Amino acid sequence: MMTGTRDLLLDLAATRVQTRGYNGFSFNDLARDAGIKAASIHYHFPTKADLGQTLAERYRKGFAATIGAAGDGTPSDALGRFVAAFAATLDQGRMCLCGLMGAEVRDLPDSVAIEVAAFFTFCQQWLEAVFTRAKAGDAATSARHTMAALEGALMMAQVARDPRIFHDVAAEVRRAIG
Amino acid sequence: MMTGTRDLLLDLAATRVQTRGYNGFSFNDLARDAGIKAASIHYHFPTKADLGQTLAERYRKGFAATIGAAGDGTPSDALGRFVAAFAATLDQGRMCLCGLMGAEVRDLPDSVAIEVAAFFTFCQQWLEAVFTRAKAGDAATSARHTMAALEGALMMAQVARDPRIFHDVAAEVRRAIG
DNA sequence: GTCTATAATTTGATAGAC
DNA sequence: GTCTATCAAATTATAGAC
Repeated sequence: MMTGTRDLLLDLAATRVQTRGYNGFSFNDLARDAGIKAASIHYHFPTKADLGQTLAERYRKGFAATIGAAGDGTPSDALGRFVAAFAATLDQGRMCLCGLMGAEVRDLPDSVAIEVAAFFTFCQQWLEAVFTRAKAGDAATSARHTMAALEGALMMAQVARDPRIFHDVAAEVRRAIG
Repeated sequence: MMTGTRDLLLDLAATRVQTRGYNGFSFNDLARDAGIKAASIHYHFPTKADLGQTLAERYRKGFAATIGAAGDGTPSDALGRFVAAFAATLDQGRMCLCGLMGAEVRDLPDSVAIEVAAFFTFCQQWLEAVFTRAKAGDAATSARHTMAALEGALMMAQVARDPRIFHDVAAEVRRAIG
């Protein structure tokens, strides 16, 4: 499979960020995970900000690939795929990478904060397209409300260590589109 | 007024945590804010975990005092007070102290994580009482959905630096009770 | 690409003087 | 209560050998 060290580092760093946050892991943690020395990481990512930026960008693209096009299937199907992507993250015991970094946004390097914001812009536009097709109330508002509820529920489920909190909210969110 | 150093430290630390997170500030930052030396903080709070725990507990009690009893006024009034408390936080340019720490929960000392969880338990029970009175669908689900949406919206508004994101979601949340 | 070595800074924390 | 002094550990990062 030849994953390559760079991709391995990104995978391991994503796990770290999605559980501990950007300020919750160090190059040393990551080096131990990958079985190399911390100094070697700088060859692949000159600074931690470079790593964070790459992580957020990769997360957005991976998320986009997972949920597919907003126009695919019925609006209900599309919303279901969106919710399912969050549920899959929860099943892995992780937070949304950009949700966790979003909470830390004022403590993030600018380059990272910009990529985090791009994730939310993407999600907003995608959901807006779905709700527009569904003709259910104001699409922009429904999109924001949906995204906020999913991100909040993911966090609350982690705090309470109870996945049902997320699934309960997720079911309610899906009810917005029959 | 004689605030006392301890209370001053709690106020300044709350501001730090609500913008930078638990891992986003140090005793040195706090000492500079307060105009004392970092070592002196340990007199009031032996460890950073002690400070974090006290902060979360104080936040819950302050929040409870702000929103009053779940039985006061109409259900719509009560929900309005709850939402207004979040809006006030946003106006101060802050995140919910427990929402931000909640995102970091796996990187928090246990004693702090427990207090953060207590905040969400309190909010859940309070909102559940309101929705039970309002007789609008399943109260537990409505409470979770409301809380999740408010926490998520607060985070998204910070990321986008656009308070309207929160206010839009807040208006939608309030519509759950006529 | 990865290593060793090293640097400069910061961190949470303690001891003891005042 | 606050200070100075000090600590061990950790942090991000660089230089240069292999």
